[in-house]
Amino acid sequence: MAVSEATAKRRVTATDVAAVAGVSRATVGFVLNRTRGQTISEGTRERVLEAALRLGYRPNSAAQALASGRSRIVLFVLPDWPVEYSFRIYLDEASRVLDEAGYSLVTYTRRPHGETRPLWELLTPDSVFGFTSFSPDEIASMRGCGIRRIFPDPARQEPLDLSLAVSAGPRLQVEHLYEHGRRQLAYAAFADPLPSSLVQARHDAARERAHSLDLPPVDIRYIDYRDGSADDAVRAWHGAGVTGVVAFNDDVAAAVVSAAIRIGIRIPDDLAVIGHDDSPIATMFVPALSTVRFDTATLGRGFAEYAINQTEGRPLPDWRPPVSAILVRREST
Amino acid sequence: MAVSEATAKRRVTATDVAAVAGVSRATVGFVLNRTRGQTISEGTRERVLEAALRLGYRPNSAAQALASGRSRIVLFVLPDWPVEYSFRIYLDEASRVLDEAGYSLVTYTRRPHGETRPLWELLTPDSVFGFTSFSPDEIASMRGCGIRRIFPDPARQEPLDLSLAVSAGPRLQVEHLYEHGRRQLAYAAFADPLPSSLVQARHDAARERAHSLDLPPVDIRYIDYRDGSADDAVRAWHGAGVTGVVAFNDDVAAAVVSAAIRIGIRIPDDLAVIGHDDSPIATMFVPALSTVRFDTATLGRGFAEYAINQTEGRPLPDWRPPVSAILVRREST
DNA sequence: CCACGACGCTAGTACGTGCTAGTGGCCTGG
DNA sequence: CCAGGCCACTAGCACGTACTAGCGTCGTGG
Repeated sequence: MAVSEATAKRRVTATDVAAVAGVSRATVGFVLNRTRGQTISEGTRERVLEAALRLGYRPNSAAQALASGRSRIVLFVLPDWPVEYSFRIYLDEASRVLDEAGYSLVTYTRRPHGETRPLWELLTPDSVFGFTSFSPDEIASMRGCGIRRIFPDPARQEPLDLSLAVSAGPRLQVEHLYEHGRRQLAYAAFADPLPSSLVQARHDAARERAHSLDLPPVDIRYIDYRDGSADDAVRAWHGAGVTGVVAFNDDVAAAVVSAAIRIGIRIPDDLAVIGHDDSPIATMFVPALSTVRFDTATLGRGFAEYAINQTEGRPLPDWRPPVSAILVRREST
Repeated sequence: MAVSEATAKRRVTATDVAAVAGVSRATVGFVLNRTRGQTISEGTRERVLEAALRLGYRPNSAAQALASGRSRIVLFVLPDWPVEYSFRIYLDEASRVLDEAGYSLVTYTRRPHGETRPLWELLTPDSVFGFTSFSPDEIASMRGCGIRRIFPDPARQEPLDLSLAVSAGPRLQVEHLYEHGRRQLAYAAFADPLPSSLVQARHDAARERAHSLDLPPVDIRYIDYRDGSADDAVRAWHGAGVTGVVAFNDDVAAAVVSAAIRIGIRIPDDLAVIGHDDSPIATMFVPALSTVRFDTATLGRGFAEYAINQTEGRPLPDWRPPVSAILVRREST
């Protein structure tokens, strides 16, 4: 019921609280921050808390950040390709867990040729996490801002953050098509947002799994749902004897299935297509899309725990994301 | 080519730059901030800039915010329902324009029962924009943080920010179905993310347009693509003689069309369905979905300009968002 | 020759909080 | 009765930048 003293135009500071409570400013800080190793009598504590509540005191976060050197902000730099359905759940859950630990997760989409300083210079986050690795310039910029905790660690060679499972999905996709007797497979991705390292990583995983199953190479084709490239791709696959398509995500799968239907290629008899993520569209599509689902909420929680430990300087040595890919069988395979 | 002096562990401050350039700290500030009304000789200016560049100086944003009282951050509070495809384009464009004006747009999804302080307390943004109106508690919290510029203005009665066109889409949807001879219309929305005020606003707009065309009332039904509620809705509509469905967005339209196909109701002969947003799924779906498109990029730019003017304290008196809804005719109508 | 203004720069304070060093008072053990 | 320690609290510095007041110098007009 913070009854703010809206009469005063100046914002309420700890000094105001101290004056009202009849103590020094330091005491106010001790009480409100529950400073360990500092004993405060019950009476004083209550007077301070009461005064703070009555005045509607909110600490100035800029001053806190300046004085303490910590901002309690965790920055997550997103890739510039669109965030998928499942990734949003991932982020939501990660944000929730970080919130419980007293951190705020701020997401940031890189702006290649921005005028302003990148967001990490503006927020001075305690740590920065990236879905993909950072460029040397970006690393230098972060270091210059005093940001020490950067992940993926620029010192190591980790092109993609492990906190999102990459290979489990594609492996399962390939295995599923294999079990349905499909031997000639192809990989499909969108061309529009420039193919990212995630596309490459998933394709690599699919290719490797196919190789280990003694299947012929799984080539990748980039399609655009707006022009006729999906039609071209489906025709080319059909001509080359491809009977199974591994799609980067459900949207790509939908574009492939859609093109096949219009051309007259039967799904799944002539061509089996499997998506990735189990987004809403997979259920709604006609035919419904077989896909691979992740427990993204769990993954997000895993990332958050990882992030908290890293941010607080006690990294878990052998941390692995809790991976669990589940096959969702529907009509497209 | 900021060659940072990585040898020093301490972060580079303006004092370091001043020492290297052989001037006072104040002069460094004048040069780097291009302070108006302060003349600096060309030689000094160059020495300072050179020193700053060589040391890799990055101003401490927390200290800047503390000293200046401004953070150059614009916070956009998003509703807790998922951000749609078109809205992402809107945000991207808004972010770009704000960036050019030297502001960073940070988006924030409200966390109803969060442990940490809301993001506006952590960032002390120069202004906060909300898609929906704020609760009195939130307003109090923002005011307590010294945030003066809050939109929608709590003083006025604007439930929904005008910067995103609300009524033009639904009106066009209804008109389109009307032109195709559909007289008994229904409105469809998802039940899952709790129906928001945006759902209500669009439904209201559709209902009003139908009323002005002398059509019977347009009732709303909430469906879930995961259970059988879409089937139930389609059956109920069919029984009630509904021949046209106005969908909240393309996803909802897809769910309706999907249910209709599975039941055996012909699209568009028995039931015409029109979506909203022209998201990728509308093209890919079979049948392709008729929909309504917005020039969301222009709207985003409009919002950004509005936000910049408001933030810098020169509000445009009669500002209106640049609305332009376009009908996209496809197979579902 | 001097008053005066403009130029170019510096010293120093304010911003609000975290936190260390220190300071009385009280209690206890010898 | 006193030394010593703990309790409860305060004074004051540090954080790094923005910005005002002021100061010396130089040129110029009277």
